[in-house]
Amino acid sequence: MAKQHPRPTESELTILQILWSEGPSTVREVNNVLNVQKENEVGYTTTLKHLQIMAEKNLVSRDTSTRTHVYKPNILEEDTQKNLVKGLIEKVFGGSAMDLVMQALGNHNTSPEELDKIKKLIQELENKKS
Amino acid sequence: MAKQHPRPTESELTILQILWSEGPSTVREVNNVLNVQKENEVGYTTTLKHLQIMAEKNLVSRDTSTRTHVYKPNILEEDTQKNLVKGLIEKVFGGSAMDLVMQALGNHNTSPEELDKIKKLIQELENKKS
DNA sequence: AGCCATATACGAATGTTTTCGTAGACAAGT
DNA sequence: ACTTGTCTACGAAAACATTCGTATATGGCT
Repeated sequence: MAKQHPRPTESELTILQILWSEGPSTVREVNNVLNVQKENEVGYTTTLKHLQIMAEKNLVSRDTSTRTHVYKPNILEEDTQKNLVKGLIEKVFGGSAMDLVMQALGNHNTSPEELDKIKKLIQELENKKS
Repeated sequence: MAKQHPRPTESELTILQILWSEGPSTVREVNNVLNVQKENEVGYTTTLKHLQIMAEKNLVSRDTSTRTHVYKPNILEEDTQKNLVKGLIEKVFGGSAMDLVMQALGNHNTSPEELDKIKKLIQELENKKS
């Protein structure tokens, strides 16, 4: 019992993000968020269709007890991140997690506090090994 | 003069990987590599078509001076990694490079030597700031 | 009851990616 | 010169993803 869900498409990921951050939402709510954060409007029925497809794929589940259905994610944000990172590591970093880390650290601004957090994590990892 | 190349598709990325690691190659060579590393055969003309499209997109260039054309990547592996990492950070990590790093470190085995390398990089970053 | 705003369902147009069949060119061997 | 194997070009089918028009249902207001 491992892989139950297919990989979300790009649009589906965008919608999942909204559900993760906003909590269970109606089509209207999702669509509104989409349209404030994007310059090019996306039609209401487009969003509806996406959510219906996502429900078919089991990526989300919906409460249809009221006229206005409420959708909620069926997969965890963290698991999704994990899968995508894993895919990226395998696909473009030849399986080396470190190469990805170096890349990410080198090319994106990271605050001193964040660097500290990473150092702490490395500490923990090192302790676990010994 | 910045963005000249479109984002490679999944299949195109796979092929680029081969070109990066094997160097300039013929269709036959690329196709062979594809078929040893994958369980499901991919047809020769499929690979040919991919490379032709990639040439149109300017992702690769080809030497047509001999009957058997030789393809080579037009983009750097590192730049491609950079773009993909950037995209992933924005799309699923809310813009936080650190979150991605934590995710990658936490979920994938990293050797002590690799951890050392990362620590060194962090050192450098900290020095730069001060 | 009748109207209006808003909901879902459905199907189809459009766009993109992946796959491969078929045709014609060409080089090498006989 | 002919056959055979391998090459490129081209086009189109198949698969997948995105978008939206239209039909129909429903709840709330007058």
